[in-house]
Amino acid sequence: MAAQPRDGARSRAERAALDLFTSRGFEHVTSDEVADSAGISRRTFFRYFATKADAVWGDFAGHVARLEQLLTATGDAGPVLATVCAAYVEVNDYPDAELPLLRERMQLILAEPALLAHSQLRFAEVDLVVARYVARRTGDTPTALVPRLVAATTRAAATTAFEAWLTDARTPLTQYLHQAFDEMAAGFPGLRR
Amino acid sequence: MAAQPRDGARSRAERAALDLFTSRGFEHVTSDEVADSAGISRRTFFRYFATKADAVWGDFAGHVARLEQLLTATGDAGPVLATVCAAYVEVNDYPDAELPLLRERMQLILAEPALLAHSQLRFAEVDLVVARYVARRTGDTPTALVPRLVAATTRAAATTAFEAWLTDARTPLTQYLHQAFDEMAAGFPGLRR
DNA sequence: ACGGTAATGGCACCCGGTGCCACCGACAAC
DNA sequence: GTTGTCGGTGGCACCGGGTGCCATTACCGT
Repeated sequence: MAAQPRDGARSRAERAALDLFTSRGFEHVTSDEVADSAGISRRTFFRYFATKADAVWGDFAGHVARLEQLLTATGDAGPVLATVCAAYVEVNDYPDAELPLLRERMQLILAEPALLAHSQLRFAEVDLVVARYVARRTGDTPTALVPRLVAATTRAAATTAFEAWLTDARTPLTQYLHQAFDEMAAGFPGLRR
Repeated sequence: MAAQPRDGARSRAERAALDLFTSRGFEHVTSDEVADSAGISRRTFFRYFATKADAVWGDFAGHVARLEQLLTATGDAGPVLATVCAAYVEVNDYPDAELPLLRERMQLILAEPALLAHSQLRFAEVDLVVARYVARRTGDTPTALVPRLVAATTRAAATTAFEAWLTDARTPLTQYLHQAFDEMAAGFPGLRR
């Protein structure tokens, strides 16, 4: 049993990382401990994950790919901003069974300083996808102000929705997302005064 | 001559860091090199700056403090969102003489992955200040959705304005900031289609 | 059984960051 | 001037994340 990432070694490492980071804090757990706990060597751990921080992200690349697919699939129908927001909502509409895992991940990512810093690099991938879509719709370059602006602000709104969901999970995540996007798209109507 | 951060050692270190990082890339410069170049020891470098990344931020804490002062000074006059945006514009209205330095800093921070990641931690200080102000105006807690949302999105817009300014400095920074905030506050009117 | 291929793990190394301590220059008291 | 204190300094050893290199191991097709 070699030639493929052996057994469930990779997922064992992800679980071990999540558990250890959650219980003792990201900084107070060494990569050795995670590796040991997953039954692999430190060297192998760093072949699965580019950095210690990457061990908490699961299949984030797939997540981004799904978002991109959603956006390209909609073609040029409907308003641009609403399409982006809808895609965000849909790609984050997790089945109930996955919610605890999602909570654990996001709690770590948004509450642990080192992971929050690292998140910027992963979220930049999302921004790029969104900016490219907006640019395609508006005829701008992806580096023009509006495409970048839409990418940055919608992502900020989505992240904020996650934060709100983490502090109070009685309301479903998608509802927080809708609320955040609606506020933003309407130009924060409650703050006109 | 000791008892104060000796001579201009700290500012020499900042200059050395900026120069070296810009010319050779953040990751390819060791903290030893920066320290040597500033005529101090590595140990002393890390007493001036908590991390290698902090050496590029200048007096960012003062920057945040000025933003906070601006916000508390305005009292409860004028619409909330507009006040936040105006404060952002004003605090980033640098005299011409400082623009080259600002460019160098922001270019590094936004283009070097390690520095971009680190920036999240510094920008979180800004978000906190803004969220507190909005919360005070709306009667919410600073961790409620709307205060956090305003903080996150305005900061995202400001960062985007900086990016645009970096790619084309023919237009002044404040104008990019206005443009970004206006787009956002109006709910991206150009993207309704 | 055999050779190729790929995952693995050990090792040495680099670098960022820290705790500890010895040193030294400034200054005050006497 | 001597003494003592104080604070910035720098050397040193150490830890932990991350990497290059290489030998080993396990699977696979033939």
